[in-house]
Amino acid sequence: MTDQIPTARQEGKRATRARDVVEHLTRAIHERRLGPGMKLSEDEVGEIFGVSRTIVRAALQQLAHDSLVAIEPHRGAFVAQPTVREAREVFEARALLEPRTARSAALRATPRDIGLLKRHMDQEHEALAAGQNGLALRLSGQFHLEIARIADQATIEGFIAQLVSRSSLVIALYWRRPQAMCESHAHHALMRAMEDRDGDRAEEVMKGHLLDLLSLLDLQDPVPVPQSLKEALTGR
Amino acid sequence: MTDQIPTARQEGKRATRARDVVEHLTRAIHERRLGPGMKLSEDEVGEIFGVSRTIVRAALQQLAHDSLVAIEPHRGAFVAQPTVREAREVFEARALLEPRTARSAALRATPRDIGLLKRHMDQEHEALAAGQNGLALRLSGQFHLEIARIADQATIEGFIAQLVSRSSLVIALYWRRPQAMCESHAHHALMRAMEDRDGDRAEEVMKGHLLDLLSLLDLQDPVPVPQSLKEALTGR
DNA sequence: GCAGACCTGATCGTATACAATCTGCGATGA
DNA sequence: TCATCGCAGATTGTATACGATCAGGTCTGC
Repeated sequence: MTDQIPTARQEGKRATRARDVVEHLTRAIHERRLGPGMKLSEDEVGEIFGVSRTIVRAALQQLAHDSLVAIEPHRGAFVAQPTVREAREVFEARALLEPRTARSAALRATPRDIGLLKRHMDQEHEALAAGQNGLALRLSGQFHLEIARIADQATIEGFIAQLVSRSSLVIALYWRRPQAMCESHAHHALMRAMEDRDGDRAEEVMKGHLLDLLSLLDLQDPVPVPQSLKEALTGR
Repeated sequence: MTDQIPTARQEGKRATRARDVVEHLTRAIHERRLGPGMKLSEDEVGEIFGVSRTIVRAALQQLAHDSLVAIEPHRGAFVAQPTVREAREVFEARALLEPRTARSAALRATPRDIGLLKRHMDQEHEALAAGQNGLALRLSGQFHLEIARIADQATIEGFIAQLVSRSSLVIALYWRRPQAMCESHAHHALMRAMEDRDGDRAEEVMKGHLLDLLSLLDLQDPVPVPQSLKEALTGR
């Protein structure tokens, strides 16, 4: 109760605070402040956010449903540690969903959409230039989500959102290169294809992009980085 | 507390009873004992299953995450009523996922898998012959799930499971023909393609099968069938 | 007679309390 | 010294209690 997160969005639409906790935790995972295997104690999380365990439990169960955290009965919740097999599955699923979605997006994109994508990519570059790798990684994932949104397929967008989230964990565990994102080129090429309304090219670029990502993963387990939970959540 | 469901599987692996409630409700929806729009009062569900609202809430939130129920704040939980747009999205997503999954399954299927599929299809026929349309519908959905399982893609299997579930609701709302399942032929053809290890044919058959289903939907809203909750859940 | 405000009953959102279970440490004996 | 047993603390699973919010009906004033 001493120092808690600034209540997130108090102008929020709904009173349900579980959503806030989910958002904070998800963002922390995306930015790699929360690493795979880290324990998420209900009491601890509840104190940090200033909510009771009821809320925390709901949030954790929701995250577990997206395979972002693993709940072990009578043991607790932990940030998920995708196995090699799961890592492969995630990218195979993305390879199945995203190329065709990129095609649809390219065919449907309005000039406004293109503008938003450009702004998004600028932010990505800024974060990268500023050395904020965590932020850059999260923005990079959001780029893929934006494309699904442009394709106007809410259901598929939900699936991709889940897969992008899990990809963060996969990258945290299996990424070799210290240089975080060399993939800006791919995003740029994708955007140009969409600008040209070239569905074929967009699909092909996305396919290659995902294959690149997968090929850059080393399917051995590097050391996880268990750090303090509180520091990860409060230390912006 | 007077008459409650027989506690489902008491040999179950885990103590979490929320999973039981989810399973029961899901099955009820699949078999169309619970129709779109039906209210799921927390107290009522809790009494029927002999659990507290805590459990019921967890179950309902899980179902909401799969878009099987819609939770309206301060109003309650209702069996979802997919809009025309959602209906289309569900089948578009299935068309994206299932054909390629069927191809993988055909290439990986063992004789044991084929045997299980055959038995499954027999059950489907039996249910249909016995006039148990609800059961037949559920088994028909499980057939698709079995294929994803054979393809050995747990992640994609999860997505398909969700889509198949939602398809039940879509069918309940937008199906015209009184004859429930004329699609047994498609399942049969699919199985033969898998028996022949013919990935191309399996993919093609699945694609056509899903297009058939979509074309049989009439995207106008027929009357929903609101009935008693308790009767739907206890009256096996 | 009708429209709008008020009240009431019911239902949900959240917090807290209690019971069940697990983990870790220390005592005990070989 | 090492392995095993048992207890204490901590953490999770579930139930219940209380406050907040909303839908529907009733009553009053025009």
